[in-house]
Amino acid sequence: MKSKTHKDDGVGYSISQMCKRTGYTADTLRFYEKAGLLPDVRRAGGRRVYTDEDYYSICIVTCLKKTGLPLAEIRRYMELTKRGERSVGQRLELMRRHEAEVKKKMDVLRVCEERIAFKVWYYETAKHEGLKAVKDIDATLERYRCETGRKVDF
Amino acid sequence: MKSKTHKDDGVGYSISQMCKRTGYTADTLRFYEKAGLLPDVRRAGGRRVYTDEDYYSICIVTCLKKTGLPLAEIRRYMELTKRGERSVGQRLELMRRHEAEVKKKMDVLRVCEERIAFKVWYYETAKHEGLKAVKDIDATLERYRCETGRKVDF
DNA sequence: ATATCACTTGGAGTAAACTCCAAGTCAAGG
DNA sequence: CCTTGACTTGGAGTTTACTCCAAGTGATAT
Repeated sequence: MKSKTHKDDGVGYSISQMCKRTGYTADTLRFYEKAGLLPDVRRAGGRRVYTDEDYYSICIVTCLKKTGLPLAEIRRYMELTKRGERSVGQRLELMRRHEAEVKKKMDVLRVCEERIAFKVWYYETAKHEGLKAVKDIDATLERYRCETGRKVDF
Repeated sequence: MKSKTHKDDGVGYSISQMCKRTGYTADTLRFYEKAGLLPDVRRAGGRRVYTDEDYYSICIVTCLKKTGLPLAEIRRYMELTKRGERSVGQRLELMRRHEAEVKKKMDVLRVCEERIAFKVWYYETAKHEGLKAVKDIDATLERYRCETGRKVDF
């Protein structure tokens, strides 16, 4: 005999289970739902019951978020998803644009990382030989190039 | 004869010149100074006069900011810088820690970018063949692997 | 001399993304 | 029946990083 309580209907997770699975707090999951970042989550007796589908949606959201897509854009994406087949073109557009953004971001990070690596080397040298040993910027950059084979542009 | 006005003392930039050079707004530069992210900028007749030194400081700040170091940490770094030689060890520490963070961030971005690339392929395929052609997740992932030689882990 | 213009200050306001809280509900165990 | 505990809601508060504003100053152009 089928039960209507969420405990018994076989598949579905409570909010606390979803928190464990995703690493989000319950407040954040509720906030995301309110903000339209998740497909409408089913209720049983007033409580949220998450499906595996919901979990995958959350994963995409996480991925988009980690790569810096603002919540408003994620929301837009989710709204497109709900509109089904006819929004595929727009979703493709959105993903392509975001992919380009992510690549740009990675390039920026790469360049900055090089400069930070130089700073690490700089302070290592300064720690051993004193700050005066690295006072002359041009000479220090040249020395860095020689010692590490890497260059850094100012 | 030496003048005391900032226009005549040879080296130094006004805030608007610095804005052009760095891309920041005047408000942001003032905000950064107030927040302790820059060494104390010299004044001439009440106006800020930026040096090349200041410019380099701003560049470092930009670099740290772009890689996600919060302003509070940047402020701490700048305070260490002002303490001279005896803070070199701490500055090294800070830079090393941040470099590790940046590397972690790049790894995350790489993984997410792979998933987004898959989504792009997914919607390209869906656009040509309809959403039903990519309905089965496992089959679609396999097809993606075959067609692109790339894998994506869920 | 006066108007213009870039600058000054302190402080208030904004946007994004949570994060916390109070008050209430609901099912299960003792 | 009563308590417990995980959940519900709406709404207020927080943090970060700016961004804007009003009122004022000081040098230069007409």
